[in-house]
Amino acid sequence: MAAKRNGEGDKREQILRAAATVFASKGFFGARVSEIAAKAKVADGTIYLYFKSKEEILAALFALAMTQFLERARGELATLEGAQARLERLAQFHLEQVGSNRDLAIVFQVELRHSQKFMERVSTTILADYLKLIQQVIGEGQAQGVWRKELPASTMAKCFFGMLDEMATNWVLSHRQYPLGDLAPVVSDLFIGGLRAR
Amino acid sequence: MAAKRNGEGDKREQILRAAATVFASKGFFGARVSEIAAKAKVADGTIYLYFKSKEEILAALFALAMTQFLERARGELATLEGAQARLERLAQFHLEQVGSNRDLAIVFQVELRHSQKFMERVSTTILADYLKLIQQVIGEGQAQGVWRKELPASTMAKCFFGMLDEMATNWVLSHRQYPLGDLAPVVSDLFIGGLRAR
Amino acid sequence: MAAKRNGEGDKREQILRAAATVFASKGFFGARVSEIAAKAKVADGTIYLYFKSKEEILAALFALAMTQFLERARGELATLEGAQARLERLAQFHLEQVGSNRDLAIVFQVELRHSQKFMERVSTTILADYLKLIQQVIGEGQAQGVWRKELPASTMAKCFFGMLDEMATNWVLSHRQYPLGDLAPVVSDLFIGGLRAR
Amino acid sequence: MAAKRNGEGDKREQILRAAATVFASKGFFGARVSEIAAKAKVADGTIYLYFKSKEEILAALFALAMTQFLERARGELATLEGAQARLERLAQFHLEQVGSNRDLAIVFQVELRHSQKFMERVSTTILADYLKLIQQVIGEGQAQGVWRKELPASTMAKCFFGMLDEMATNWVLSHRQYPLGDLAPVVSDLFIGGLRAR
DNA sequence: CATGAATGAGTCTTCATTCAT
DNA sequence: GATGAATGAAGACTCATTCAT
Repeated sequence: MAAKRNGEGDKREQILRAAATVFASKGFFGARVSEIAAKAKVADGTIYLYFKSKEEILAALFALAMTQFLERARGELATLEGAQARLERLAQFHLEQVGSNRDLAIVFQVELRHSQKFMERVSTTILADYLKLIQQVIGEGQAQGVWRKELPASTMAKCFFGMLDEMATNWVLSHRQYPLGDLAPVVSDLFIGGLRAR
Repeated sequence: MAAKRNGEGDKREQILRAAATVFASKGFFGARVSEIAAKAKVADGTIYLYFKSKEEILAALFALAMTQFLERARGELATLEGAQARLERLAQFHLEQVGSNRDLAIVFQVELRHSQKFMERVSTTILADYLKLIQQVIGEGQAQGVWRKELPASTMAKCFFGMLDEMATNWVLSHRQYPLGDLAPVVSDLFIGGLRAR
Repeated sequence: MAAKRNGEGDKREQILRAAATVFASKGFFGARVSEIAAKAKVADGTIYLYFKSKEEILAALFALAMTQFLERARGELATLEGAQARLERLAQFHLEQVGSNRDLAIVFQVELRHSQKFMERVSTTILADYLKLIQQVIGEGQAQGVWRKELPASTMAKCFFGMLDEMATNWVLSHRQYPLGDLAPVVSDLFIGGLRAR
Repeated sequence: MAAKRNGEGDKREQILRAAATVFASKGFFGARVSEIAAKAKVADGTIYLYFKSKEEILAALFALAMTQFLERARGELATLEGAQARLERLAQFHLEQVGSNRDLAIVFQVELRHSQKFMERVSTTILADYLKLIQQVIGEGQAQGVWRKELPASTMAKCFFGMLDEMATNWVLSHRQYPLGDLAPVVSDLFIGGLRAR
């Protein structure tokens, strides 16, 4: 009577998980919907009960992962005092997260950027929230008087993100398998302290 | 006098120019070879006399632009003294170049990243040279004792590139049309001086 | 007292009514079973408790409407004397019926004819009965000596039907909304009296 | 040198011929584009160099056949004197034409009517020209005073067409293979002389 | 009886690439 | 070298139908 509850409950999630793997290994355009379906153990048509199109799967994947990421990032910051500690934690968290799931990382660092249309969509939604979060932390430090106020916080936030993003992309494209999180202190240090010796 | 050979002879260039436009507006996967051919005013088949495949066109486009970019970047640096001046010039030049041809910028910031395979190819070739150039400049400053030595120059080079690249991507995706080059001093200043007030 | 059983019990009819509308507006191939189900306010699967297939719905629709039509046509004729009066009444009734339900008319004049297989099925069943009815009336007139006997009654019956059918099809396809029944006297007059002036 | 001129010159026609056969035997919706291609001995893709879509093939088939039909019908009438002779010839020609190519006949009598949208397209184009031609002949007879003027020529033209069309449809659906043209005199006689004995 | 989530077979169409001229 | 007509492989998506509940 309580039968058939084995793998369902979330076909949608099964599909997303499968999609992450397939997108990562084949790329968005190289990925076949039927392959995603097979890997998710559902019929091809079932995909379309949960997603309007192949593109929507990618979008949903992004939205889901990014939402979780942001949520957890906020959680991480909640327990910390001080702008510097928080920025350092952000770098650590960002790189650890990306480094914790290579498939998803590939999707995020490479596949998600496959078209201007898609990138715009990405930039203007949750990514924008993430940038705002960084900017907030920077703003905090500025307010506390420990960080420079001459430069616009929004541009600096983008710079910080750019550094992390480049580390992530390099890691994804590199064949050596170093722990991505290890770079976090370097990035924080450089970003906060600057290049100049003193 | 090697007269009037322009227009012909340069079919290869015509094709590349056309490709830049089409890739920029439609994306790599959205671009049709026949559209590139039409815009270049050659027959579809002619494309294949100059390029092995559609993907090769993109690769060639990248190689050409990147080679020119590197060459000119080196030229820019040649006349300058001092690591800081050179790094600042690099930032300026990078952003000005990207900002000077929106089509090419779209191709570089978005389309070129459409697949892991392609990005790897990109990273390990000319992009690597560019990073080396940055790294060199940083190394110089380190040798001169004006810049910190605790952090690895290669990672810092990537961070610098990451900042510039993020500025460029933001500009491409933004609909406001600010002059991208204006951000160069901000980036240099932040990168060199760091976030910390002193 | 066999009370209130309307609304339920008549799922079959609900479905047929819904099907008439959907077939009429989308065509047989354009119609979606799920749309018929939605319009009939039953689940998709329920359709298959009443009909074996989508095609069977169309067949049933035809059978039902045609049976009612024939029955009523026979009723109309029952009260009349004289072949001419009966033939005139037939024309009037045919066109009025078609003209009274545009959805059903579209189904009959257009959708029902979507395939040879289906048309054969239609022709050899109830439509054949209708032609026989016409033929009977013509045979009557021939027996009474008022109508020509040189021409075969069956062919003439088809000609009569062809005229009416063409009027009906024209009306369905026309966007002007004239009362179709008004054409009945013209058709009867022409069919009986012929084109020739006398 | 004069090679490869074997079957080409008209791939378009090859395709149309193949389409007529396939549409006739499978119906429009049952017909597979790849089957048409195979029968026309061209690649699937080649179809789309000549026609925008499967539907366009049907439309083209209709347009071609109907244009030829009309042209020849006009030719037939050109040599004749007298409205009656011309009307009789029209009936003869119509039925002979339909009867001369069963595949095309099936397409015309059945498949072409598969959707309201398509039928409207058919009715308002060349079919309208054909009706006008019939109407003209009838108008002639009216002007000559040999035919009744009380009834509108346009309605009578439709009636005439309706008779012929019904004969054609019956023939297509019938499995007996009588010569369709033999019915022409019956139809003409009935249409002109009417049902009434005199 | 009724449901509606799941199925998966089935096909039109696109487009990079080739090759006879 | 140049052409562009022809190729044909390949795949996203739809939807009639089923069946476990």
